Amino acid sequence: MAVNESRADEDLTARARIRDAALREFAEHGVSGATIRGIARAAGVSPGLVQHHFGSKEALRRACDEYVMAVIRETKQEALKGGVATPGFLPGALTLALSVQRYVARALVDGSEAAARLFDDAVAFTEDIIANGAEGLAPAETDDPHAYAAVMCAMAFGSVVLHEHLTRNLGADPLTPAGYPRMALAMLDILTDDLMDPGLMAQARAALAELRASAPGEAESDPDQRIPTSDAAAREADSDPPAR
Amino acid sequence: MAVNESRADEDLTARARIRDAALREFAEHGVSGATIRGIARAAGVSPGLVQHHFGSKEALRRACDEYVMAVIRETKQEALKGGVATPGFLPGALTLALSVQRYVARALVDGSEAAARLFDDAVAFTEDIIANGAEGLAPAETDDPHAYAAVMCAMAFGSVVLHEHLTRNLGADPLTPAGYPRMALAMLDILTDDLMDPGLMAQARAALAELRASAPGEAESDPDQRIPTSDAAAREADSDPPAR
DNA sequence: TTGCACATTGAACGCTTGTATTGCACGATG
DNA sequence: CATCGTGCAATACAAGCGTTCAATGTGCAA
Repeated sequence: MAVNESRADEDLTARARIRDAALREFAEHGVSGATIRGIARAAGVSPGLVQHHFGSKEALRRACDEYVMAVIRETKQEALKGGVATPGFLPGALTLALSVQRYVARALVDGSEAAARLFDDAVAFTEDIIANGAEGLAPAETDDPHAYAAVMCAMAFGSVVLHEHLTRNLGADPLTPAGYPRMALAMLDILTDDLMDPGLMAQARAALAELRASAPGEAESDPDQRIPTSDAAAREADSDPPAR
Repeated sequence: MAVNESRADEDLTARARIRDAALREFAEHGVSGATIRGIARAAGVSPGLVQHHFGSKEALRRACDEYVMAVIRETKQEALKGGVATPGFLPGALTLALSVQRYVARALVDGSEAAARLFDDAVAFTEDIIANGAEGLAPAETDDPHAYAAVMCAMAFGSVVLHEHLTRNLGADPLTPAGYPRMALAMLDILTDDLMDPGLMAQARAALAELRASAPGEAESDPDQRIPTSDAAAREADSDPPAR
């Protein structure tokens, strides 16, 4: 796990080594799960030095956020300048470093404000593309472009956030050159083929539209629903596949 | 936040109240972020009672896992029995309680073994459907059905895991009756329409296939890549949209 | 060489954590 | 009535946490 600090790490300043170690520890254990002592150990420095360079754990986390966002910004601009052929919503994130992507994956579920901004920017970017089209991309056929873009981003980022589970199922981490192509090809298949026949599709749409009409407003209304209080549900029954 | 323990909670045994509170706290703060004292406070009991009923924090977490999986199993069987028209990979999870879904979302990124099993079972379920088809569902056109199913599940679960960001973008939590239809409709749009024209699609496929051929084996090979050591990347530049 | 600023360490402090223990009220059982 | 198991609270404790601080090493300017 934390074995590969050797050759290349010698070249980095202690501050950079701490930041890199924090990237890994935050990504692996979450913000509250990671400890300053653990980060210091991973970086090969004393806990005091972490404090000296970053002031506090929260400040260290903010520094990680800013660094990661800067790296992503740079990568994106390079990609836009180079004009990659693949559409914007499909992660060209391959060239992004593993640790950066893993950090983003954690930050997205760990309540990072920077990650939230990143997500929202991606939604805006995607919305622009699907509204105006782009080279090879037709404008999307939808009457709710914002939701279209948001859900598309959620699905794309979702594959990053759940990369651990994709790794287990695919045999290689999709955030890695060895695993990415297989995931991306499958994603293209999914986006391409028409799984549902028109009848079922229309039926599903109608049901959802009706549900939407009957549901309360658009703002959040039912702040919490009770969970079924069947305590007896705790008996065991393992042999069947409980798939969503 | 933790305001809605009132009427209905009086009816539950203390053990059930603790479990429900743990569901919420674990989901909100993660396993290491949640504290036994916090859970006890949310449940309106003393910390000692949590210990008395569940033995340890880890055991409490396992109990939550088992409870949630049992609820999901029940819900799924009811759904199968009732024969919902919507396809299996689209969350009919609407009927599932909010707290259960939020807990699963956290568990999927928090290293829960039970959540991993849930994911894998969902992949197997989906793979069966896309291989054999189902009422209204044609078998999927792909030469990698396993990856197809895995990525599809990742995208579906991804929308659950990132529900916080969808909430912010859509104005209502998609795990809620008020927010679900809009998300589901957008998902149908995405799955339906052909965003990329055939030329670009073929081009992307070819590029990915080539990348796959040139990449090392199928097992993970490049365990870590260095991150760009541009420390100067930390300067500020906010006005451009860093999407993705 | 002297001096100063900075990098780095290691010990220490106060606090929160998970857990163990003790004690008490109370309803069922004999 | 005695007693015992159980639900529950209160307290205690060791470990680990984030943070502070004084001391030491190190390289550059004067």
